[in-house]
Amino acid sequence: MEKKANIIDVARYLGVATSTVSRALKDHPSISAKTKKLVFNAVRELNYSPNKIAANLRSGNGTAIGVIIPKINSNFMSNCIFGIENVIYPSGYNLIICQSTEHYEKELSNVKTLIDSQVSGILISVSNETVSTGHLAMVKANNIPLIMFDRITESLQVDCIVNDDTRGAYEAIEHLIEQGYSKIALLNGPEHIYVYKNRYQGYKQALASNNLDLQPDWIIQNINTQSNAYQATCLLLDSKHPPDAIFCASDTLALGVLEALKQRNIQSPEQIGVVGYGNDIYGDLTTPTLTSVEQFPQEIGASAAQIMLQILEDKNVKSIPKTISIRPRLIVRRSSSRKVKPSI
Amino acid sequence: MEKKANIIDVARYLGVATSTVSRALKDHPSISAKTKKLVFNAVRELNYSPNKIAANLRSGNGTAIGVIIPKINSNFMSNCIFGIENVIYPSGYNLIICQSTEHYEKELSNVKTLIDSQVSGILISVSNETVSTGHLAMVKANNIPLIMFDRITESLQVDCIVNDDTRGAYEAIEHLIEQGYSKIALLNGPEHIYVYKNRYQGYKQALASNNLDLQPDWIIQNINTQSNAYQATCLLLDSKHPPDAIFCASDTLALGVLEALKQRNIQSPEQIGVVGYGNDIYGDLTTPTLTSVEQFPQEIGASAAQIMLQILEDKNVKSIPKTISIRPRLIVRRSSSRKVKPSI
DNA sequence: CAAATTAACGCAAACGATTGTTTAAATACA
DNA sequence: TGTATTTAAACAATCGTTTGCGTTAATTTG
Repeated sequence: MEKKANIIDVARYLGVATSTVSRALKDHPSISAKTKKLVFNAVRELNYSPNKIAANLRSGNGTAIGVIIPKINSNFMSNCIFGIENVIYPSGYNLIICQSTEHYEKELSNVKTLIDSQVSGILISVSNETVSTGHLAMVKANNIPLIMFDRITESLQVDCIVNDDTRGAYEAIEHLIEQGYSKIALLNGPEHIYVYKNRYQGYKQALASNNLDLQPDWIIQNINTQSNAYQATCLLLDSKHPPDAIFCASDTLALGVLEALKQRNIQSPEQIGVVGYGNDIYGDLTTPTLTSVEQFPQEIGASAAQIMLQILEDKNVKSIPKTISIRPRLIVRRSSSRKVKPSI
Repeated sequence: MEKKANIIDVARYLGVATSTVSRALKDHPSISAKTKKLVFNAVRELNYSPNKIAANLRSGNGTAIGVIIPKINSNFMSNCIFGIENVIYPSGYNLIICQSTEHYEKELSNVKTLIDSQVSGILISVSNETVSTGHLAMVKANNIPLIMFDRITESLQVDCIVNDDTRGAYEAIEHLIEQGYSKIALLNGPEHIYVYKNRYQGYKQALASNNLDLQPDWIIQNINTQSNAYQATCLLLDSKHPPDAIFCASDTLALGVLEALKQRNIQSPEQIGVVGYGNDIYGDLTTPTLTSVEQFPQEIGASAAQIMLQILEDKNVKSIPKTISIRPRLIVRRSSSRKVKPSI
């Protein structure tokens, strides 16, 4: 196994200086066309390709973009990464991916690693545990562009890509009302989490806009598993004034609802309407198929990546941080379609 | 924004040589305990952390491990990555992830990028298009350890982690036979793909072991979408001798089968047994819930990563390439349970 | 007690590129 | 023809570490 050729080898091969080779390869104006051609031939001849590490060290321009996410193995996140990769790849950067596994300590460690690895920028979706933002400030202090997507912290002035959760919830509720439901319950996740807070807002706003009273008994917070949702649904159904529809702040919760309904032989959508959020599970596999709010994770990832590339292009330009809100779309399926029966 | 401290800063701060700092930080024996303590204090004081890029350039030891996969946004692959990350992270390496998007050209480009980025090793699951292996030979030629997982090419002598697809299919068929089905059809993917070839083998072997004749009419190859599976199922059902069970080489195909059965009001498992492969979709959401072969993607990723770390630890040891086969497990659900009705 | 060993650290050359500054050759202009 | 200007390429410093080797002082050995 021979050693890989370096820039010195090709310079020697041609009898020129390394600087000439370097400049020829990046189409520098002060190298003649003739020399460039020679260089390119020699490069092919010797099978040379530049060592990114060395280039990075000297130039200071990193060759990688870091991504920190809680866990990669969810439909939503893996699709975000998919979107990110599609945008980043053509630019020549490569992606370094870290998982915080929802732990602040690991997220902190991830940040340090990425800084030490001289990444050009960092895209992050913060862990549930993350409240302090010192580690993110550290990123900015190192002059590394930072962009947050999906899970953001509001206390930091950076570019953000988020879902318009308020709107998504709002439209889900409006849809239920249109379908003739009026006693609409909410199964929400932990309210301190950004997305659930917003979905709660949308729920409230939609009720208000439609002159429906907000029934505290129908609002159940802090549900985060399917079985909790199952239990909560049972409580709702057993209450004195049971709702006629249940809006779930995640699809997982909706599964718990469907489970409870099935067990009690309560028909959906006829007796109870159900809407999930995230379109995260295979919503058309359930019986009834599950209406849910689609979040476009690929677009979210792609937008985040695009903004990053833009920032990296004109590094000096200091624009004010903006927040881009991706508009979700309600996917109506059977579980909420009381008026017009869809063909499925 | 002040500049990040480098090793020279901390050396100067202490009035020692950079070599002393460097050696102290890696616990080199020829540095006294007292000096080490001083160095560590200074490091904390100046908030120093070593520049991985520079270290890499000098030592030749890369700090990253590359992963190339077709697409990240599938249940299977994202779980593989999850497993890989969990193992790699504690070792201090970081993960560079590339997608081939099932294109050979991009896979080639990914390989080049990773080599230029001086990765310490590469884990790959090849694209469907990949037949030539010149790019992988290039990896070996650069003395970079290579490990293939899930999607492998058989012509190359490298460590592999694969599913025992033959066994998975075998057990699925045996299960169907146990349940009293005897006319078992196969809906298979493109036979030239490694996994489908093996699943076909398992199917044949299981029939043979149980003295069942192989009926060519019941073997339908080259099905790769749900709708194709739907059509194929219709043909099977309309034939003179329809099967009483259908084994699908992927869950997607199984969905097409269930769709066809539902439309014709044919009961599963009573009239037709159905088994999928991969446990890739939410198999307990369908009606009936879908029996499928679970593949343990996290374990596959983790195994691949572990072997890589092992190789990187004792680089000189040249062991012969081994293939590790992960044993899949049949998850029995309703769609194939004719004898004993499960509680679901 | 001189010689040999050891412990602890400094010196300076790499690693492979990039880039500001010079230099030499070629062209332009008067 | 001689000087100014442009063009093309060489020179050499530099990025932040690591590491082979040399040096010094302290310790051990015969």
